[in-house]
Amino acid sequence: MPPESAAPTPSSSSDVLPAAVGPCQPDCPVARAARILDGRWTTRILRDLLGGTRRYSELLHSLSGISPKVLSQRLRLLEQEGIIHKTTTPTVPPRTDYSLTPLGEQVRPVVEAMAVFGNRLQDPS
Amino acid sequence: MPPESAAPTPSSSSDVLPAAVGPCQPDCPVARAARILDGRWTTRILRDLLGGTRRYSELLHSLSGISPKVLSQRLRLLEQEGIIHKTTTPTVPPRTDYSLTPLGEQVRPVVEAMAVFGNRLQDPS
DNA sequence: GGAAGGAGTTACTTTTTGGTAACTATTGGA
DNA sequence: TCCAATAGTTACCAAAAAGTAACTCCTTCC
Repeated sequence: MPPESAAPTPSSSSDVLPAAVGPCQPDCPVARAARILDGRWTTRILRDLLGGTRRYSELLHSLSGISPKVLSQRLRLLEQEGIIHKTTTPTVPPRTDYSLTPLGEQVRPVVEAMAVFGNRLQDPS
Repeated sequence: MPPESAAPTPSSSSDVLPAAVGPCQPDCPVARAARILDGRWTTRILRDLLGGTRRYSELLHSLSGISPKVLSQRLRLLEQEGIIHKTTTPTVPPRTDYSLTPLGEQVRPVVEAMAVFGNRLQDPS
C-alpha cells in the first residue's frame, strides 16, 4: 500500500489551521466561526457595520432585498453573541444604532479575506 | 438635523472593503464569497482540504456527522465552482481524491481568519 | 455464492431559513 | 384628527438545506 493522503502540505502562513494536525471537530475554531457567520445576510451585515455605526433603517436599505424580519433576527443574534452592540435613543421617532463590539471588530480580517476571495471569483485570471 | 452616520471609520488595513465607499450590493465581493462558502459544512470541508488531498471516505469520517448525501452535494458544488478538483482512479474498489484548485487555494486566508476569529470566540478574554 | 470495500445515489422526512404582508407603538406636527 | 417617521413584530407560507435509511455498482477474495 503506497503512503497515502495528508502529505504535509507546505503551510502557506501561520499555524492557525490545525488541518495537518487532525480533522475538523464539530467545535473546532473554523466550525465555531462558521456558526456565527452563517446565513445569507450575516457577512453582508457585518461588512456594512465594518464601515462604522449604522442605523436599523440604513441597514434595511443598504442591504437591498433583506426583510425587516430577517434583519432584526440577525441583529438580535449577533448581539446575543456579543458581536454587535445596540444603542437605542428614545428620541421622537426612536433611533437605534448598531455597531461592532471589540469582539465584532475581530471579524474584519475574515470579511476582508472574503472580499479578496470574492474578487478572484469575479475575475478568474 | 445633525450630520449622521458613516463617519469615515479609520480603515484598519487595506482597502479591500468598499464599506466606506458604499453599501454591499448583492454582487459585491463579500456576497459572492458568501454564496460559495455558504452551508453548514462548506468551510469545514475546505478546512480539511487545506491540509492536502483527501478521499471521499476520509472526509466522510473526519467531518463527523456529515451524511454521504450532503458531502457529495457540496463536493459537486465546489467542483462546479472551480474550487476543488476531483480525481477518480478506477482501481478495484474505486478511489476518488479531492484537492483544492489554485482558485480553491485562495480560500486559505478566509479559513485561517475564521480560525483566528473562532479562537477569540472560544476564549473571550 | 456471498461478503467487503469505496463511492456514491434515491426517496422521503424534518429542520432551518427566508420571504410577504400587514400590523404595532410613540408622539410631534399639519 | 390623521399622517409621518423609526424600529420593529406577528402570522403565515415557501424554499432551501440537511438528516435518515436503504440501496446501487463493480470486482476481487474467501
